[in-house]
Amino acid sequence: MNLSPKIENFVLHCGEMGSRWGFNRTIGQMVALLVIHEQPLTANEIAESLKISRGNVSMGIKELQSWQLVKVTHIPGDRKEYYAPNGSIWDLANRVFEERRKREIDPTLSLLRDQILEGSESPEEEYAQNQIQTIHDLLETITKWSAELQRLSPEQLQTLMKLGSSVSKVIDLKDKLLKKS
Amino acid sequence: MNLSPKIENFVLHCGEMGSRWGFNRTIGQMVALLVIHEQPLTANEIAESLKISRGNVSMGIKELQSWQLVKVTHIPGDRKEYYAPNGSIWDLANRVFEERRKREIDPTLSLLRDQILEGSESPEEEYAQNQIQTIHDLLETITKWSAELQRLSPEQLQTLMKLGSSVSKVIDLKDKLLKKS
DNA sequence: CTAAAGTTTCAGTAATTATTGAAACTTTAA
DNA sequence: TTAAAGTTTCAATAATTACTGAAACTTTAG
Repeated sequence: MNLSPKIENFVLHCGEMGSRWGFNRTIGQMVALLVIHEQPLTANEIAESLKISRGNVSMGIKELQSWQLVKVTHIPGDRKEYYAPNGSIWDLANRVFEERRKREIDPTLSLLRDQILEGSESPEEEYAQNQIQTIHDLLETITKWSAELQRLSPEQLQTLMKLGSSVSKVIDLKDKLLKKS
Repeated sequence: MNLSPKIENFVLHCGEMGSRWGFNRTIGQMVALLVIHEQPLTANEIAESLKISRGNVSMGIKELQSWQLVKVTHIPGDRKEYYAPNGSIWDLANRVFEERRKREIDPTLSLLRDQILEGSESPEEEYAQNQIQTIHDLLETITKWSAELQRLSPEQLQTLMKLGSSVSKVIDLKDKLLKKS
């Protein structure tokens, strides 16, 4: 299994980007490879294509499963496991987004909630307490908004995103709507 | 300069989260410290509070400036530099968001654009080409949407975010609006 | 059963990234 | 000027993270 120059380019690039996307190089390459190939691949094919060890592939698959980005399939009469992306490009992007929210926002939100409950001990901490509240509110808004987006169908999301420069118009519209009702 | 337990907690937490937010521990701690303190701090105070070397602070400040997250101020009659967050919590979050978009999306968008221009060499690459196109379109939509959000005023953004569960209603609304006009 | 095919684990090591601290550089008050 | 105060740089090193490969484990066909 060796890759055409174009596909190799793509895969290597995703490897480099991997760490910025929240995983590591190997895993970035693995997603790219799976996404670009119509047929599911075996762990050995992945190892061979990317020139990495079998053990590394195994760990990568495990990690990708924790992100819900791959699914395992089987071919009748063949006991090997075949791996494929778990859903459309859109689905994958959505899961990465959601998973990152969990890792990057939730823990902080939880700490700040506790700190707010504690209250400020000294008047000197007053400013700090205020800032903490502000950050908390911001993170909570982002969390709610993101949950909202998750609830929309891909089509609705497309619509929303494509709104483009008319977003502000829609906001105005919403204001008017509220006044009427 | 030593920190109250609550503030220390907050600062340490932000340090741990730092790498998930796109920088490293030291820098996470530095932002936290600056945000939580009403008065601007000197590099030495930062080094002392966080128990890190002076050089590390200098590199951190540099990095934070590249993210546009800190500003330098001066106190008359004192030649030291004093550092403070560059804007409100909201402004900072916005800049981090934007900067990350640049680092995590733009390079890939640019590669994919090139690869689409090249076209597919073999019919075997047809599927790959298609996937690349899909990813490209997704990233482009995200980029445009994000530029749109940047253009909104904080107040408009607040409104939009607070729309919450009525987002889908707004989408429906927009559909109706389009049909009428 | 059992042996072959396949998969996972993990200790050891490699690669990467972050940090220190001393030297070099810059600025300014006198 | 110049020396004191302040800042930056960067080579050396520490800390962290990723990867390998051999051994252990699991599954299944015969």
